[in-house]
Amino acid sequence: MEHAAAPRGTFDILPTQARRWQALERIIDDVCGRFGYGEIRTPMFESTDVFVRTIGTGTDIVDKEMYTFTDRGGRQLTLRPEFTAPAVRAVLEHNLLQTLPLKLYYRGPIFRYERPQKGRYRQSHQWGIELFGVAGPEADAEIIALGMEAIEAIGVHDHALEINSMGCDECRPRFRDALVAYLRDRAGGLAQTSRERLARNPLRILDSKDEGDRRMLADAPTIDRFWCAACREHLEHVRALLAAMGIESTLNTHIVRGFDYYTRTVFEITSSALGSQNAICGGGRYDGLVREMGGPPTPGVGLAMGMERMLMLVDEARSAKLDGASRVDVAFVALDAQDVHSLVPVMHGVRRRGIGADMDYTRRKLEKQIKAAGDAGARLAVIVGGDERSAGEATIQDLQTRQRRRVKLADVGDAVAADLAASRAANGSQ
RNA sequence: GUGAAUGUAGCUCAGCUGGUUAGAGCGUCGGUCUGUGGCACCGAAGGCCGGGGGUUCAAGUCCCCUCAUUCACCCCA
Repeated sequence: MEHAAAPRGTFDILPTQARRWQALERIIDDVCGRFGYGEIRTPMFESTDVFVRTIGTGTDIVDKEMYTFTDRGGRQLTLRPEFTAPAVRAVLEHNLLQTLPLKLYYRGPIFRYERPQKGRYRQSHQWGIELFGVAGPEADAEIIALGMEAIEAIGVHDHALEINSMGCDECRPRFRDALVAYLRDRAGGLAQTSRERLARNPLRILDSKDEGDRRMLADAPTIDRFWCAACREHLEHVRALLAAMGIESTLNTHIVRGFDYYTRTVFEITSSALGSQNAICGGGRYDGLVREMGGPPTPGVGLAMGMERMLMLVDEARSAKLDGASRVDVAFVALDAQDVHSLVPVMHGVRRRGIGADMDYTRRKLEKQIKAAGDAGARLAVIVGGDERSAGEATIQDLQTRQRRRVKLADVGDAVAADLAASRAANGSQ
């Protein structure tokens, strides 16, 4: 293997796969548009500070997963490991909070230095949404409903929504104290990493997968017993709105999420079809984040979804929803240099009409070109060779019915347009 | 960062306890068939057997290192 390979944890998206990505991107654009969200595009890197301050030290992302570098001007920069902090930065920089509510969506690559495995990469792709300025539960419910709609839209039904509340500044500290007190007495039985978290970030112990930890957590205090009345009512209201939209949710008091900025609602959408990395979507409410980043106190809710994992689910579901049709409808077949010369302008005219057209410039035998055209999914072949050459005509062959007809070279554009329209009408009415 | 498995043709994989010129299927290209495809038959191209080092008369095969992939831990999209 003499030539270079893509860096670890990254991959190339080749044309056949790229069509699936394009289809997914269209669905995302469509769903977000229908819900009234406008796209925002931010740089792929930011000042390191943007992430450290918001995501929080003590989280895995900040402590060991960031791609951080110093540029030639001595600036500390980081390839974005998530979208929410950059989105808030941009919102503040451009004063978008003047007009609330503000609804944004985004999609693109993110970067995390992790050991790759199924559904986990160093460069992966996410899309997500943020809703600023709505403190009420309607916002949480809409965010979740949009996420579920996107998953349904790609033809996946095997998924589950789990939801929890992290409480607020009033009730969360009380829970944390109770949890720490409970675990401190039993620290000896905790897994190594959990023991370290006890001091730095105790809530993260809740989603430990260590069996001993889980047994211990089964009897530990749970946050639902500490929620203040307002937090409890908020969560119940969110779930009621979801239920009214036909969306089932399961309470899971162990969901804590990987970022420090969440308040109240947190949720994950998982699928058993994904293997060990079973989360397809995660999100929640972050009412303190905007102010922490130097803006006016502004409530916010959002979610992010992994695009690779969405595509994996589509594969599992064997859905045809993302398999687009061929772009090339007409194959031009020229048998010698003179024929190429007379057909190139004709093909150009067809392409400018908005019809997909291509020509095999290798000048292979007629039968090879016809076969390749059929394999590529073309509906029509336009052929010029010896017979047609002298007559100034072309043969148009329907590659499905094999019917042929001769037309003047000047009429080829109108003829293929008409044939394609007729063919579409016939297929559409079946 | 930890553990395990796997790296042979474009793809999927054979290659037994080390033994001549490394194989198959699919795909590609060509021919049978000077101008009409999907079938059939015939043929060809394409491999420093992931990379490096070692053991041996001899390494795709055994050992070490390294890189990559996959799965799991961790964590999450």
